[in-house]
Amino acid sequence: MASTTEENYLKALFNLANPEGEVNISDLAQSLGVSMPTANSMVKSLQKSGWVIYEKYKPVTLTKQGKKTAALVIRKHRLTEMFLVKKMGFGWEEVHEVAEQIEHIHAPKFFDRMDEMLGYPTIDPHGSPIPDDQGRVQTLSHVSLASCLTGQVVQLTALTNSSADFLEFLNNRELTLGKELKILSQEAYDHSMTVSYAGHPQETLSEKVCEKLLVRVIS
Amino acid sequence: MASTTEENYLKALFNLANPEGEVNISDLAQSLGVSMPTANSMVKSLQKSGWVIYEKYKPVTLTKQGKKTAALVIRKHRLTEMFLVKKMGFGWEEVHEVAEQIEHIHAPKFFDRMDEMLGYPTIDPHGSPIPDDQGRVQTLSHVSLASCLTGQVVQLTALTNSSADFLEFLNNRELTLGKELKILSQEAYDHSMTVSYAGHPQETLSEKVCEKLLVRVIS
DNA sequence: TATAATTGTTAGATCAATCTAACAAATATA
DNA sequence: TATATTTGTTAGATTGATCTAACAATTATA
Repeated sequence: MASTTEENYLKALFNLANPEGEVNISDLAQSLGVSMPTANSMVKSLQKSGWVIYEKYKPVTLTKQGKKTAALVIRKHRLTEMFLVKKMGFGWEEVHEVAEQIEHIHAPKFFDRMDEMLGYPTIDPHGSPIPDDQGRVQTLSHVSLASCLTGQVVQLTALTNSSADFLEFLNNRELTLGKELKILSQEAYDHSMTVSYAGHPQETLSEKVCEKLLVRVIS
Repeated sequence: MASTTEENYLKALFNLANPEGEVNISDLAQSLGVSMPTANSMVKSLQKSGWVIYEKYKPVTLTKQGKKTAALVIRKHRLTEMFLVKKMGFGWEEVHEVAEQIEHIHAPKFFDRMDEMLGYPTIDPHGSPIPDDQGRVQTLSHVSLASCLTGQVVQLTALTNSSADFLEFLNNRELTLGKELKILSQEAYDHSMTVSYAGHPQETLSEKVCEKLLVRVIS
């Protein structure tokens, strides 16, 4: 069974993987806030345990088993976030730190009960998919708001970033998941967008923000 | 801030303390499932951090700060047990292992919300007192069933042992907290007791069991 | 009280997870 | 292509938590 530290490495590898499933040691180290030698030696030990495939000077890839284990940790994280929001009255900006801890609890029944009480949700409070109990992850197709065009109507479906600061920013503008936004205009100079939605006839969003908002195009 | 390991040592010291607040190294080691040298060196390090008072060849005592920290971990444990039973449908025999893990989560709001949702309970599912948020513990006065006399009517209020096996034993006899028992007879030879209660006109309980059942004498 | 049993301590090793310093390989750039 | 930059590796140290073996102090018992 993976230690908490190992689980965190697997999770990071899962999240950082490029389309080929590869992760650089330096990105891994940075993402976990450890030095490169630390990441390097941990990767070697993960390899010995069969969680990753690794060769000197090559990027790291998760094995099938590593991917599944990572997905199951992410499942616990996202179920916990949903539980905190839906059943315990937390704001979506408050749940990450707690979920980072609870995701390492070993107690299947605890998470099964959460799942049941939540009605088997498929996405978390930030629109990210919740892997199923076999570690399978559905791929949701959404595009970033930044890539949409003036005149389009879109529905906010997920976020690429769930930092408390960003979520506070969205709270202040009542930008919650499910909201329908109409794109009024785009500024060619800085790529900012002006949108309207229920209760907000005009809000201007910077490029940085638009890139982090994932939407489904309605029309 | 105490590590998970340190918190477990503080908790053990709190629970093992005799009326003078003293604990032997060997009892501590046994209770935590570690060797005596391990407990010994950890006690030295807890002393350096101000959690305990300790002198060579003398028993260990918690400092005021150590006692408070221990009580607050126990608070998290017992609130969690109550939450699992009352809000998540766990049986009282299933909650200990999960609570042993969740008690080490650092997230005040998580436990505050549990407390609120539970209506600020003062005892856990096994009748043990839940320390308040300052680490103060109420002393409940109950006596063991073993010390009661034939003819008395008593109410089951707590247990001195909450092992899953014992709780299963009680489940099988519908012996839940709050139940009123009438002591029908006691066997002089083996100190077993025969009692009656709602739906159970006659149940014989061994001395071992009677000692672990804490009751309030009604008449 | 002398001896045996229990309890506690010291010394030294191990393992996981981390670090810094120094160096080597791969990649980018002039 | 030669050189500089980035990325990755090795070596060696550190810290927390654990162990066993050996020994010492305390307590119980014959």
